[in-house]
Amino acid sequence: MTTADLKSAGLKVTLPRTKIMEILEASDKKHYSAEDIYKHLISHNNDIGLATVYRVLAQFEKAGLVQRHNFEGGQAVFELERGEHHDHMVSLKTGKVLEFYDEVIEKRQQELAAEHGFVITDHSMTLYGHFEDEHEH
Amino acid sequence: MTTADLKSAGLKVTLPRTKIMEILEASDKKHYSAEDIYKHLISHNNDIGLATVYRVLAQFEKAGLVQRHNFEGGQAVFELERGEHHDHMVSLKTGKVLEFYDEVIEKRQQELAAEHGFVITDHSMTLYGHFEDEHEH
DNA sequence: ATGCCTGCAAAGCTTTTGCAGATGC
DNA sequence: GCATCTGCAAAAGCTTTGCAGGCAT
Repeated sequence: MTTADLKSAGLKVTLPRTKIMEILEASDKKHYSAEDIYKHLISHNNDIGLATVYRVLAQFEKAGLVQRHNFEGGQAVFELERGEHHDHMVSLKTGKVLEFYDEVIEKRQQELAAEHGFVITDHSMTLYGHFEDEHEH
Repeated sequence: MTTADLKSAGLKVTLPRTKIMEILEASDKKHYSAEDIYKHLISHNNDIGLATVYRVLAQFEKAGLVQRHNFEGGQAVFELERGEHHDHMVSLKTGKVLEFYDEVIEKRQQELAAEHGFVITDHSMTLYGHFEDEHEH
């Protein structure tokens, strides 16, 4: 994701947009709520408004640069679109997110949709639970 | 779902609870938002507050009598727990919901979770799109 | 009788929007 | 220079909560 992506989406290259882009590209964490990003920006001395964070994320989503996930728990989380579809396992204990992809499931989804005359434009599959190595709070 | 279910959940048998129970049991529609239920009650001359609807639904959920789904679009929807797990196809055009169940997918989910040391307590799988016989607005 | 319930209104949270000034191109 | 963008504050939408009176048992 580069400034060129912004331009081709008709978006001007501004500080808030590039900063948010950088955060989403960080390799340590991949799923951020708008609030997460806002706090990250503030703690790094980038005085960017929360409203701007929401606006930028919505624009990025519209441009296909990020994906929005509505996991349980109220806040939506955003993730960089890397072109590789995947689903999620979300720990309800720690919030940890693991991505996975399974050919068998993807294929069955298409088959089942076809059987019911349904055209899939999008899908979400999220497993909630916890990892075996996570201990009780 | 009967008044006995309410009692064993430690809930008193009251008018709001039985009315909401009846609505959820209606065979024509299975997925209701709190607002849907509220409007239904009002239009049938049951002056029950929206807050009560939310409270009752939360209690039913806690008692395992209903399931809450967070589909796209802000509002949560509630569905009677009939003991048969299933997933959903949701039309983004009409809001129509189709339930389905697939053994292959369920099995793969368990296998994948096991591979990653993950214990599933719950999962949601929702396909978004539209049905072939639905026409453009 | 008493403890659980309900309605109303108010508050809480996340997200969106209006507006005036600031900034990218 | 001009359109787009941003920050702030206000508003909006969904859901929860406090409280005083009402109801089930």
